[in-house]
Amino acid sequence: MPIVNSDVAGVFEEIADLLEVQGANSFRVRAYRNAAHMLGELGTNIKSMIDRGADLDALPGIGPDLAGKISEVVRTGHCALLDELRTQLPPAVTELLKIPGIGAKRARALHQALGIGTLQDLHRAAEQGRLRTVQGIGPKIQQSILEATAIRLKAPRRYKLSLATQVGEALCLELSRVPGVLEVQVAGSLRRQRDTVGDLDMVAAVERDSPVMDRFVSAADGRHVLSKGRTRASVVLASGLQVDLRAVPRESFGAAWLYFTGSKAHNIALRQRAREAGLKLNEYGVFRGERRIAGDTEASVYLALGLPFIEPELREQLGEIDAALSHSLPALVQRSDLRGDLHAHTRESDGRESLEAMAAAARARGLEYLAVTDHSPRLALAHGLDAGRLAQQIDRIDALNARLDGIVLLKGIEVDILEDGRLDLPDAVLRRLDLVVGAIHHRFDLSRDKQTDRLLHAMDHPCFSILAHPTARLIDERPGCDFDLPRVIRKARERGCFLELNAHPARLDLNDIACRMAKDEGVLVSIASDAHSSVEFDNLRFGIGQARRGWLEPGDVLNTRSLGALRSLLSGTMDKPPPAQRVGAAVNVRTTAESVDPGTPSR
DNA sequence: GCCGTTTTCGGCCCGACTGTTTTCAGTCG
Repeated sequence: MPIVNSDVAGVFEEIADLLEVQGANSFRVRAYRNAAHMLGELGTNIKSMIDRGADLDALPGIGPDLAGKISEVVRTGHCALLDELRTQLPPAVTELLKIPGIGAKRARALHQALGIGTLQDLHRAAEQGRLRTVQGIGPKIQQSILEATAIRLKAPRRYKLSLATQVGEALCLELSRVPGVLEVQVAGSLRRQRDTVGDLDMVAAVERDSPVMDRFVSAADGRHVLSKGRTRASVVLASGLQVDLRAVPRESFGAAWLYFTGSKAHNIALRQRAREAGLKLNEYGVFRGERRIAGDTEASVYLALGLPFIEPELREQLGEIDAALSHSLPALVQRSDLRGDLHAHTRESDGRESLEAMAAAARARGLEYLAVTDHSPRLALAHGLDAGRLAQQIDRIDALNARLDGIVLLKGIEVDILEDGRLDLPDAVLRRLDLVVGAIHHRFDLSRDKQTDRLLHAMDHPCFSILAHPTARLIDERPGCDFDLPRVIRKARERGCFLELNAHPARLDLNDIACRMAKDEGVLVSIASDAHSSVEFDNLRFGIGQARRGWLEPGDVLNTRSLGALRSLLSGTMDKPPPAQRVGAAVNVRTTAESVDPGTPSR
């Protein structure tokens, strides 16, 4: 199995966790975490860099030691340091760190005092009330651990889109080179761009006697081959991700790809439709009696069923077949429709690159504008900007814009929404900005009513433009805040402000369902990278995936607008007239946008 | 463990909140 960046990142994360539990130097721990994060974001495959002799030391945060360890993992699939650490601590102790309220010190204390090394141990000890015997753990922490472990033990493991995408793309490339392989594609929930995937499904069109199955399983550790036949094989990767490959003849590829893409509910509905038309649909094609009448492409299958092609992201049996029948399928937004990015950080707060570097990187990715939205002072960890530093940044951006060619930087801030709904910076400096992106970074645990009031109050601020990562969820780490989403969406419509779809694969927030709610209310969505370094602009693809699952068309997305149209829309939120003409408070933002910019994409 | 430069070693993200204590440690972002 080819080693992908996230495999190496996983090794470094585990090393960092184990070192931290051991009480190692925190900066050493951070070095491993930074490297893992960098590898997770890196757009280039690390193995291919090594293959062509690239200098790994040149990567940010990678010195001679880590470069050696990356090579070791890519070459051998193992890391001696990790193997050694695993003999010193139970490897599953890293699972404990994912439980809210347990950090390195408590994990170590739990292990030392009670011999706890797994989630099961922890859950049992919490049930039996034994955790309270550990210094620093009282009834409340014990109860929250009990609840968190119960949830975690029940839920099957799911994987981030970024990991599954890396694996899927690497495997597609590798398998496409195998003799007799005509085409190979990812299917399943990854192709449908669900926000997480449980396993990775792949489909290959092959000629007879292609060695594709041998090649698929040969690179995997033998212990992790679950099954291997002529047309199907399953393996489990080091990350725990299961990969299934099905091989079919050329003429069945479309039907198989459709079948293994799902969703199950969509497939059932299609088969039912086939039956009603006196046909049979399975993974080999569409049949009338014994005769195959379609199946080489997905479009041929849909056509045989009297339907236009339905995009994979829509195949959830949530109205897409009715929409197809009535010729009202959405023309989904694509990455190329995005003309700018409205959430990015620089070195001024917790980003890793300069204004200039971020601007150049955004331009290189075809963006026409980029909003610089560093953090506000409450996020001390991130070196948040106070009013004075923000004022200086505003001046620097003005000066830089005068020199920049091909891209415009917008002056913004990712301002913390305080617990009472106030914003974390004075109005005077907020008014100087092009946009104000508000976000929650603490007190995620407020009651539904209080959290809702907090957000609604923030959105009432005359400068408020966009609510960033609204639920603040972190996939696999933290559930989203509880608040009344429909009310927040309605408030956005009333105020003429916008909601973000944060494209970071750990966030994907708003999710698909919420995007569709926003669309139904006529609230535009900002698909934003939240980039902390230039490579993270590439995460926009994951945001596009969620937007498409939410049926969003270019006209539903704020940052498909031209700069002029965007400024007009934002001016409605910034309590000041736009540069050219005053546009009234944008109650129906879509109408307003289109009236300002006839060139707005509106497929 | 990396980085930057001082080319050898010191500095590296810090403040708020919570629950546990009873003056503070651990966790979180």
